[in-house]
Amino acid sequence: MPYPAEHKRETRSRILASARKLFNRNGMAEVTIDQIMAGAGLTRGGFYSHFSDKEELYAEAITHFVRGEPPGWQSAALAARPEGQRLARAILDAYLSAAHLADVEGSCPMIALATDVARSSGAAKTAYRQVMGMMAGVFAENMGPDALAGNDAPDDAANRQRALALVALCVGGMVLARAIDDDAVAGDLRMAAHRYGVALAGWRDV
Amino acid sequence: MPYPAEHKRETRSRILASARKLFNRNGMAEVTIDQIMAGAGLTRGGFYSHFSDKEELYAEAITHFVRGEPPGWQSAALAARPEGQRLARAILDAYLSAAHLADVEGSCPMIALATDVARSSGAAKTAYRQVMGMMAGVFAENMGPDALAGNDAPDDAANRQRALALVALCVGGMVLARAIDDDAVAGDLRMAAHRYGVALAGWRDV
DNA sequence: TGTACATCAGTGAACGCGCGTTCACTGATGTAC
DNA sequence: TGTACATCAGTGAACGCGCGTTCACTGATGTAC
Repeated sequence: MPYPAEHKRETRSRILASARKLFNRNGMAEVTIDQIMAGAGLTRGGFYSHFSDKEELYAEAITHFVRGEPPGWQSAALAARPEGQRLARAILDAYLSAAHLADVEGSCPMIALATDVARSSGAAKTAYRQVMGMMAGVFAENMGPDALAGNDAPDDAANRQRALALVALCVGGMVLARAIDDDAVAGDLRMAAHRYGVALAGWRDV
Repeated sequence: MPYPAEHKRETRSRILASARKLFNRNGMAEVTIDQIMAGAGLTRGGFYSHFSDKEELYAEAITHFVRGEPPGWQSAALAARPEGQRLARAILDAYLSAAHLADVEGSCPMIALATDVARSSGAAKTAYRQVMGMMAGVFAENMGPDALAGNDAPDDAANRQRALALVALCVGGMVLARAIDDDAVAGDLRMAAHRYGVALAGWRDV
């Protein structure tokens, strides 16, 4: 075996990491294979010994995102390994942080690739649903009292519904903030989403 | 004058309407001038007697959206000409309706073009901010009591913040629902956003 | 009223660039002896 | 240990298609007389 087995895997990872950055910044349709390979320190032709075509890269790139490789916005939040409501609150705080808003390349793909995925199909959509499901799941399992419904002990179905609304608030706040070219308004959006997210989840004292 | 003055204006409008549909469905980067002109019943070359280049069309198309031409998701909601909280509530209902979720081509551009605009600049972003500002404005001026803060008469600043969170919830709910390939989950997202949107705005009795 | 004319919206062939993809080749590596 | 060899990751020139843009032309229209 001329090269160590992991050599190719590592190169493939580098290509995916480069693709992730470029996709987050420019969208999937606007990125060329040349750019991706250059970002990984390679040349055009080598692409096809790792992927059969560009379409396959799309699916792989999204799946790669799901596993959180390489670590993006969430790494700092999870460094202290919080659990329960503290974990959920830490995710919310990190998601709607100024750092995440600014870090386009390392962004959550639900934000940066939302409409690209909406227009695609197959593996990309499946992976997207998984990311959404994971985030909603963590939120749903760690809901606080429901101040809007005036319900201190909501059942699982109600918590799942509230978790979905919370994910929508997080993603919507960030998607809008990224699309607004007025830093003050973008910041207001992000902070409003955060404040009412915390309130909606009943985490004011967490 | 060989053609009536309005003839060219009407053709230009047809091109923009065709562009709107195609942009909403496929994103700005994935649409060709051929497709746009064919959608308007014209051929390639004529494009350049209406726009100097494709870039100019992007800006014009978004501006066209702002004016709500042609009427899209909001037309049914506003047919009865409601005012005050009824107007705001009608917009929320229409925005998070099953019909709006299904009507990709006639969709609000804040949903369909969110990430495209985030990656662009100039006129597109300015127009986007205007749409966002209009929606947030209507919401802010017609807020109900704030159940989360336990405040029956919130001030303008608090209402604006709540309106921004509400817009984020609306856009986020729809963006996510469009990206999810499970109709049940997409519907849950949309309805969760609607339910907690109504609650957040304090419009339960409107 | 009817005919010749000027205008200009729209046509469609042509051009050239960029990008996805292919392929013959290079050269770095581990293995056999 | 050193040399020849096999493998295969990566190279880069080449190909061809599609798309944005240009341009000489067509033909529909309103105007002049």
